[in-house]
Amino acid sequence: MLRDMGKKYKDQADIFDVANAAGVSTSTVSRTFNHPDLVRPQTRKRIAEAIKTTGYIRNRAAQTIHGRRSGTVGFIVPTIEHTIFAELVHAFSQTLEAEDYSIILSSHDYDLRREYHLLRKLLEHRVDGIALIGQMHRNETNQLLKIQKIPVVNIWNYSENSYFDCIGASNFEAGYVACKHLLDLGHEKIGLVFPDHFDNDRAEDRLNGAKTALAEAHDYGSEQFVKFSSYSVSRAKLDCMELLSQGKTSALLCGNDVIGRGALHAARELGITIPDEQSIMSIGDFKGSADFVPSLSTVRIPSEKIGRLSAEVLLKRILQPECAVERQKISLELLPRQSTCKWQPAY
Amino acid sequence: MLRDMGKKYKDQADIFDVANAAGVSTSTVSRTFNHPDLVRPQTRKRIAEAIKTTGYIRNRAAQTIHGRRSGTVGFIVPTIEHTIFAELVHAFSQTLEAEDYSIILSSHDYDLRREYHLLRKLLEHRVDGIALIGQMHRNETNQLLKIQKIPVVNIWNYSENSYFDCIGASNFEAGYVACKHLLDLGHEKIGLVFPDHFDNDRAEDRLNGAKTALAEAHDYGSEQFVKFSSYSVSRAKLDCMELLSQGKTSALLCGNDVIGRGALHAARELGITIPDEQSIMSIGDFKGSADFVPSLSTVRIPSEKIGRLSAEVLLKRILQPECAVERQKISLELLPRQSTCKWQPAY
DNA sequence: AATAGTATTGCAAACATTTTCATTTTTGGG
DNA sequence: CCCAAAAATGAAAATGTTTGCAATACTATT
Repeated sequence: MLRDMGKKYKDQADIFDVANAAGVSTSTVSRTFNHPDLVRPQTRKRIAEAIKTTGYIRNRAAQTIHGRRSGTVGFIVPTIEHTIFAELVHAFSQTLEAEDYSIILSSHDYDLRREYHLLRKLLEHRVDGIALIGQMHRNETNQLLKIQKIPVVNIWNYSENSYFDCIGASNFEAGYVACKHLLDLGHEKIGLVFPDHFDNDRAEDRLNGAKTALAEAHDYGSEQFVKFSSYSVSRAKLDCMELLSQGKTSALLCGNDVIGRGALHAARELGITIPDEQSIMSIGDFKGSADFVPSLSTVRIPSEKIGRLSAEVLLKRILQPECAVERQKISLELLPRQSTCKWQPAY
Repeated sequence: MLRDMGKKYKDQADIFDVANAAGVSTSTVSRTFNHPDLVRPQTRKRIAEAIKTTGYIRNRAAQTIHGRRSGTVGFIVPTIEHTIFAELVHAFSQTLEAEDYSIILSSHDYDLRREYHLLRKLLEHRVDGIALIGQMHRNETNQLLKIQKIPVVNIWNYSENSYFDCIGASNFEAGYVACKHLLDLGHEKIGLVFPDHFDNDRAEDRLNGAKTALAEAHDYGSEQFVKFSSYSVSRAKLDCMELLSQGKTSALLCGNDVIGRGALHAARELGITIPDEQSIMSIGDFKGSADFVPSLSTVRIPSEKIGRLSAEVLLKRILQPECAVERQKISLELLPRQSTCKWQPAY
């Protein structure tokens, strides 16, 4: 049935225009997009031409309104400004873009109240799924997610009893392993330089892991010096210079690679030789940390892998909302490099 | 008018439910969202309560379908994996999120055909505006943007005759200034290490700027050694090591700070003293470059400022589509730091 | 050539809002 | 307390798709 011709001038072609041009009904046009196998190849081709000549661009909003998938996924991160999440977001996006999803990315700058508001905005857009960083969220956030019954994947921090799907490493373990590495090398006086963010369970877990390792070794006289810093090479460098120049430590354990880099710069600035005079240990293994001279010893948390897997898990849940909760604990890798070595006390 | 009660069970509250609960019509509820000044404060309050009790989340898709703003903005970047655009994206997002927009972020990995497809997908979502990096796009991309008459801002590369709004620096100038700095210091044999991406007018302009500076100095016997590298510290380090160990140059000019960092590591690895034996000059001034020891001399391109201004300009065009094309040339800043110094030939 | 079965297509009713226009309510001045 | 003007609200049409169901067009048997 041809459409009513009396309507006012339109600037944008719609599905009727395409149907007209191809001599079919709108249903058939719609089906070429959503169930191409139900349309005769010949017809499909005619429609494809009609789309070209009319310059039609389908309207996802009209599709979304129907309760069908919107083709978008929301991803809320603390920040994209820093390397740490950039790699993760990249891998996540690539995987989902390959499946024709678009990513709505928002960042809350480590403010969990903002996280809640961002979530609401994503829900207004009727995203097909949500990805969140970490297991720590406001109550209202978790409530909202549960009530909405929307597919959710919890990224970065593994938890064996998470309510939602969850892909990540144990940050506690990361802290533990990193610290253990220093202890095994014979270090006893260790400076802990960690981010001071509240609203950040990853850093907290790492610090607890490190402290646990230290506590276990306490009998052997290990000592800790905690210094809080921030997620910025400059600040970390200053804070590490302060700590290093006190001369109480033989090794620094840094909460992440950004701080680790700051520590390397700090030592260099002070003329302290790494690793002979001080060892520097870190957590993360961001791109480039291996290329420093000396290269940065660290515990690798494979962000690309986590990003890719998270996307795959979220995708699966979007397609099968009722399948069992999926949790994957991504394994860590201790990477001893040039910035750490055995501690030989100066007699 | 109360809604028909015979309808089937609904899981999600809609605007009717809110209207019912507040004892008003849907029109009034809709207006509280879109034109709050047209609704009596008292009524508004009642509706706000109804929204809370019903747990209503408005459906932007239904709003979008009406041709009103979708509340989303599309941002297409080459990549988010690297620092360079992370800072930019951050500033851009923050500015627009403050105005209640959501950002759909896509990356094409320096493939302009993919850029075109991503653009189409963004248009399917009826984004209110589009941000693109660089002035170099496929013909079909530019055509589509013009036909759609959608607000567009062209970020990062300034051009005085751009068709769309444009906020950025002159990358030609950046290359020129950086190279001139080395020439002014007396360097004559300069290694140029630049990314080898095609589909990247920023790097190309920078290289041309550098070459122009060199050509102007040609009478004084300046010589250039071009080496193409990639946007990765590791690769850049290897490439720089190769170039440096040939011993033909007294200075390296790096196409961006990532390559500059690779160069610093390379020199350290080879035991080459910076800046005494070789100067390293770069372009970009990413976060952290100042903290290296020696700190990296570079030409600052203020990415946060560019991100913020781009967002503001795009916002303005969304609200006033017909206003005059806005172009802003963001000024550069030469930052001589520790990695460059006067060249004294060894007699 | 008739039949049953399958593959394609069309009709029309959703979907959840926004907005124009008309109607009702409120306000302020006399 | 009345009236005109202004403010607030409602009814209903419109927005661009998708999809269940029904109708039609093919195909391969007999």
